[in-house]
Amino acid sequence: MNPVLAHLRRHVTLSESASSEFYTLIRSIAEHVSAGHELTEPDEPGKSLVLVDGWMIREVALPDGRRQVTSLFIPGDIFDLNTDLMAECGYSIRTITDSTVAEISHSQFAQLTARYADLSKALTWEQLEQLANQREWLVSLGQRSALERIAHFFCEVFWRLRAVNLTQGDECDMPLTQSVLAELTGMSEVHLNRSLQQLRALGLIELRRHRLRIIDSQALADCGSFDPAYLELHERV
Amino acid sequence: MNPVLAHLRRHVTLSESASSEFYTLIRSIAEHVSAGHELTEPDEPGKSLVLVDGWMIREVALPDGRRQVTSLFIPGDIFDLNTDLMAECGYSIRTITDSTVAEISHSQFAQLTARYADLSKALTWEQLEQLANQREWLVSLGQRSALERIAHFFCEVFWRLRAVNLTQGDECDMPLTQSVLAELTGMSEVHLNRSLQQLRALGLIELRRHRLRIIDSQALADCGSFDPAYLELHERV
DNA sequence: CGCATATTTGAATTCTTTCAATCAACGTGG
DNA sequence: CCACGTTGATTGAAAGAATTCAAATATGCG
Repeated sequence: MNPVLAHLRRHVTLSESASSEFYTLIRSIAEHVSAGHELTEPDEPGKSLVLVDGWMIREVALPDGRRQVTSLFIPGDIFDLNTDLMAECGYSIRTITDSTVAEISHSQFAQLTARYADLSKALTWEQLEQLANQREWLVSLGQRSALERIAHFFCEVFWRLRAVNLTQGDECDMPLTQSVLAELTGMSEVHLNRSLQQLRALGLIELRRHRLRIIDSQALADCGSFDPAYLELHERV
Repeated sequence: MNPVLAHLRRHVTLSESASSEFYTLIRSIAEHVSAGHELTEPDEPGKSLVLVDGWMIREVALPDGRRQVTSLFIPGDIFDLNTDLMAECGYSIRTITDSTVAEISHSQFAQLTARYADLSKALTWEQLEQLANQREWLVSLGQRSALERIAHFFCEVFWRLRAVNLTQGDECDMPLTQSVLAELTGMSEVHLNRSLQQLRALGLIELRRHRLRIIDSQALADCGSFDPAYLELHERV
């Protein structure tokens, strides 16, 4: 199944009609964007996006040039709902790899969710999950050491990729450069490099040519105190 | 005007009927909770809350005891919409001061927003603003130094308090202990203390007896590279 | 007044950044 | 197909930032 629907169906059973109408709309709008391209700039309105294929990031720049990546998006992610209402968004959305993205307006979403309650619910879960994700990221930056942050990050990405069938055994793509990984985990490029080597030396991962292999997933999770609960929200009974 | 309505009206003009019905509901449900009390625990469902009076925080605990405060709530804040759908939330909500809080269920909100489009819109903005806030916090933790983080934090709080008329000239309450401030800004208590002293030595703030005075607001904003844009979202024309 | 909590201090250690340079990988044009 | 240039990855050494531990001081509350 394609990542977008696989993603939405993790929490909610989507009716055939809702799925197909949503997916048909996405496919009709989706456009290709090549790697390293900015879809949104800080002083522009935000865009509600559905990432059909590829990797993208959200990044915020400080006046002195420092930058922090605040979100990573992988195929299937639906994000920035409603942000097209804002006059300026304060961040950039940038493609990491060649990508296929659909931009959907607030009103288009409103029309769909008005007709399909299950889709509406799925989008609500999507938002809850992204909030939980942001929280966990905050905990990483605030409390975890450099090594722990990277370990945690790799666990999270692998887990998310697996949920949309983009892992192969204990491996997955990792198209992020060390420079981006550094901005993501809030550390210098040099220190990131050294921490990566430490993870390798500990026998937890293998990483080369933009390909990640998790050698000891339990040890990696322990290292980053990774608990997938925040990625697997459950409905209250 | 009371903080709840003042807060909602920053972005949207609320009709008299929507305001009064919402506020009457809130008041009828609101309960007093004394300082240092936990409203929500990590393994419980979340609660959608309206903070009528008092200060509260959201905090996440790591298995080894480290804790990160991921949100600060002041009077007027409406937060955790829809989180009552989740079986467990992964964080605690704790009162800092004696507070008055209303817990509103997903369905209660749904009924109100179905009848009042302006209220629905106001809540959407509320969510967008909190997302922007979380992003800015992430940037702080990831990129700013200890001194910058505190400076930025004080700017943010003062700005938010002023929006709901809870500042007096260049002063405001600051009921957070240094221990909480440390968990908030992701640094050790000792280092927080030293950074605070540095801010005082620079002549930027005065802080004693849980009362904050901003002596040089421009310098403080510069120090923390604080740009209030993320707190003052504008509607797209 | 006295206990409990909160703040402040010093000194040593550990973590992280910075700067500057080298090495490796990758794509392009000749 | 290989030289070359560009970008990404790695290394060393030194400086700087932040944490830890342990103790002292101050503050608030009953």
